[in-house]
This record gives sequence, C-alpha cells and structure tokens, in this order.
Amino acid sequence: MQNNEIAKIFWEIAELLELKEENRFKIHAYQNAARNIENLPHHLDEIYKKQGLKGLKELEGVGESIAHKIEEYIKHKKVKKHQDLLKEFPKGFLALINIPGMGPKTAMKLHKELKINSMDDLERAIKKGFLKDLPGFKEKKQENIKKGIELKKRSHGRFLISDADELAQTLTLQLANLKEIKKLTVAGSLRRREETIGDIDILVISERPKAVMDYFTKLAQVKRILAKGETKSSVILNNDMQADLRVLKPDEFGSALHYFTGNKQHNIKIRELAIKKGLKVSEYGLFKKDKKIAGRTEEELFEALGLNYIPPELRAGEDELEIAKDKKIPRLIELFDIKGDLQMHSKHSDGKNPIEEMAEYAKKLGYLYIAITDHSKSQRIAHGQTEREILKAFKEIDKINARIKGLKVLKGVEVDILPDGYLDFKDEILKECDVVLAAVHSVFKMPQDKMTKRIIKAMQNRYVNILAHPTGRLINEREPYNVNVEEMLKAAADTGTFMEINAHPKRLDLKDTHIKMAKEMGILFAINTDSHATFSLENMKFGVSMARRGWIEKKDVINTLTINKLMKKLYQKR
DNA sequence: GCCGTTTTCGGCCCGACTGTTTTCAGTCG
Repeated sequence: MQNNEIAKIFWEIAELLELKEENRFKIHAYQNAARNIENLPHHLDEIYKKQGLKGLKELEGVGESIAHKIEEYIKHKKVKKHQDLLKEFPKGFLALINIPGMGPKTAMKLHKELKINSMDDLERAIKKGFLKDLPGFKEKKQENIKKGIELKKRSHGRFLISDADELAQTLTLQLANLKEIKKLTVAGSLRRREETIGDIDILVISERPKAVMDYFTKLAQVKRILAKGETKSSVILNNDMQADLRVLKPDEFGSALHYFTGNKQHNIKIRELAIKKGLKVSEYGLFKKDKKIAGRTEEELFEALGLNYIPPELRAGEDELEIAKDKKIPRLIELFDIKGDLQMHSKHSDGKNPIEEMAEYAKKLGYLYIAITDHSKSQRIAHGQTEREILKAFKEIDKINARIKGLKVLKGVEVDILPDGYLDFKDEILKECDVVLAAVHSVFKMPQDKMTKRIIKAMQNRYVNILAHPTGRLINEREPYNVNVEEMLKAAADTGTFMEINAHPKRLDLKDTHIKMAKEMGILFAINTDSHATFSLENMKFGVSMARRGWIEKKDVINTLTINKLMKKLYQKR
C-alpha cells in the first residue's frame, strides 16, 4: 500500500498549497503526480531499488523535486515539505476542505474570521448561528455547508460497479418515459467501466431541457437537489450516491458524450492535442476558429483529431492518445467472444445450485462449456470436498455430459494453496481434472517474500492451469495480500500458468493495471465469474470490461477458444 | 512543479451553476 501512502501525501501537499493560494500550476503538478502514482502497477520502492532516482523521474508527472520527495518517503517514511506545511495549519483543518461545497477559500475565510479550525468548530459555529454575521454567508450558504457535513459523515466512499449499474438502469428506464427525450446514455466512470463508481452521469439529447430537468429532479429516487440549471443538474439519491444529468442538442452528442465520459486526464490531453493543431475542443464540439468541424459522433471527433477511435475503457489519460495517433488501438475483447466459464461452484461445496442447473443456465447464455470448480477439503467453511467426494462428483459430471447436448461440463477444482505452497490435493487427484485452479483462501497475512514464494511454488505444479483471484482483494472490504505481483507474473509466464480475471464485482482480480502488465509478458488469461449461483453467471460482463481496461484482445483469453483448442491449451503444461 | 518532433523558458483545458459582492468568485466535474 506504499504507493497510496505517497500519493496521499502529494494530495495533501496540493490541498495545503491551495490553502496558501500558491501557484495553481504547482498545485496541479502535485495532483497530477499523486494521480499517476495511484495508478502505477509497480511499487515505488521496487522501482527505486532497481533504478534509483532516475527510475522515479521517468514516471509521468514526476520530475526532479517530486522524485526526491518519493526518495525521502522511502527512506524516512515522511516528507519534510509535507510536515512543514501541516505545521502551518491547526490539526484537523484539512477535513474542512473535503466537505462537499466547501473549498480552500471558504475554509480560510472561516479560519481567519471565526477561528474555525476543525469539523467540530464548524458544527458548533453553525449551531450558534455565527456564520450568518459573516459577509457572504447568508442563510442558503450556511444550509449548504450543513448538508455537506451530513453527507460527508454518511458517505462510505465509492460504490461497486454492479450496484451503480443497477441504479443507473432504474434511472434511465424512468427517463426514457419522457417524450421530450430523444436519446439517452450513461457516461462517466460507469461507461469507462471503472472498478468502483463515485457518481452516475447521464447524458440526454433533447430540444426541451427545462422539461427534462423538472422531471429528473422530481424522480422518486432523488433525496436532494444540489444544482439545477438549463443544461446541467446534480442530485443526491436516496442511497447517498450523486447523479448528474446533462442535456445537449443532437449535433453536440458526440463531443458531449466524449466530454462527459472522461476521464479528466484524458479530456485534458485531448484538448491539449486540439490546441497543438490550432483547434479547440469542448462539450459543444471541435472548433476551428468559430467554425464547428466535428461533434455529432465520437468517431467523427476522434477522426478529426487524427486518432483511432478510443474505446471508453481505455480513456485513462495515459498513453492511449499516442497509440491512437499511430493507429494501433487493438480490437478489444467483447462479451460475445466468451465461449465458456471456467470457475463456478455447485452444491458439492458452497454453491447454491446443483451442477445440472449451472449447466442448463450456462447453455442458455450460449456457452459451449463450463468448468465446475468446487473447493478442496481444507476450505471447511465452504464445505470443501474430500478426495472421495470430488471423484464421486466427477462421475455425476460424466452422466450430465451424456444427457446434455451442446455444452460440455469440465471436471475441475479450485484447490487451496496451503501456507507452505503445497496444494490441498495430491497430484493423483489433480490429474483426474480437466482444469485445475489454485487459490489462496487462508493465512492472508504473510510477509511479501513468503507469500510470493508460496504462490510461485503452487504455479510450478504441472497440473495447475489457472491462478484464481491472484491478489485476493475484496473491494471496499479487504486489501490484496502482500505479494510481489511482478515476480508472480514472471513465474506465471515461465510455468505457462494462466491468470484469472475474476469477474465478481467485489473481486475484479487481477485489476486493470496488472492485466496490462501481464499481457506485456505474454501471459494468457481466463475470465471467470466464480459463481455460487446460476444468476451470477451473468457477472461475466464485469470481467470482460476489466479485461478491456487492461487492453485485452480475444486472442489473449483462453475461454474464447472452442472446446478442442481449449483442452489442448489446458493439457500443454502436463 | 512539470515538460518539450516548433520550446530548457514559458507555457500549463474548458465550461456550468450557485449565491450574492450588481459583475463575479468559488466550487465542481
């Protein structure tokens, strides 16, 4: 978690500099560095160990000064500039500018005029009505700050993509009822298929924006209106998620969708590119002087800028513009490329449905095969199977295969990787399987070198095909275990082990940056739902979008193959 | 503070909404 610790320090330096009204470009530089560090696939101390300061300076947004501060943190666990800045303000003061609607200017004014130094001070001052005596702080502003504090206290961070997806669907279904709306689409982080979602962005095409805004802000799910204007409204929904609606005209659709999809860094880079070409981009279109030259569709916009179409999942503000300029954006994998699902559980361990029901459901999805991969014996909580039980289950699979046409059920197991790196089943059992997934399910807290060795040892087993949920994280619940991902991936490449992209919305493991790194090493993937019930087989879409964010093509994924080619791949390690 | 296929100095994305200061600053995305 070291990268995030350093990023947090740079975010705070930026905030502190904002309070001091420092040069805004300097502030921007710290924010930019923080953002880039958060998205790094490698640990900063590993980069530093291998390549020193020079390696740090090669990172985007990191120059002389910030590289030294990273070095300082690695050596001393703190950064002097950060400590000095913190000393200039009372403890707990930074919390104030993180209240929605409050920025550095407001916070500083309250600090200077009313000696408000913390969240507690602020709440007390509001209760006593002190704010009202201040110029520029009338009734409404005070009310907004109060609501901002409440929201801040209740909010539990970002939402799972599956939850946001469902909510967005109910909103758009209702909006679609309004006849004034010509076209309607979800944009923002949900369209980019980020692993978690902060708010829901909806773009509407209509000639009558006022009617749309009235309807939107009165929806049953709306708890509070943050802003309501001619073209843009923001609301807080009942579950405390924010939703933004933007209304534009038909000939602005492409540029508006692009602008509203982001991310922010990507948009900035697009605008910078436009400037270099003597053009200007905004949500209203691409302009040469005052003449509009593109904007009706996203495709038109990219083409006018001399770029390949960049799919939303790749719009990260990293190297996608350069690659699009060289016309090298690949055709990314699609949901319909998936021919089967190679991790799921049945009643034989902790699943809800019998094998046959899983198979029938998969057949309805159009799959050619599935693998039943129930847990091994040491997973007591998950009713892991003994050797006898799994062999019995395989006989049941033979019978099902004889009955069902058009879908093959593979005999599999999700075998536990024990703390010493040995597996929970002996090779005699594993060799009876068509597919073997290995996974860590216990003793998560291990020093990095031990955990890395443990996993690598498991992958060296000739029967292990796939490393399941390779980093073990549970989004919003559990950190990944401490494993050196780069070494782990190198071992996967050496042993011919496939990496899982686990499609469960809480896992999404590997994540995008690690997927990209693994692909560069030539590793192949299996995108699996890890289903414990029939309906969860539908989660495949979340795995596919995570794969797309990692630049994955159909050829990189083994469960896009036909059954014969897949079997060949699965047996080539033995 | 970062960055460079016109630059090692002089730039650094663009626009909406709110509240209140009657002309705009602050905040947000």
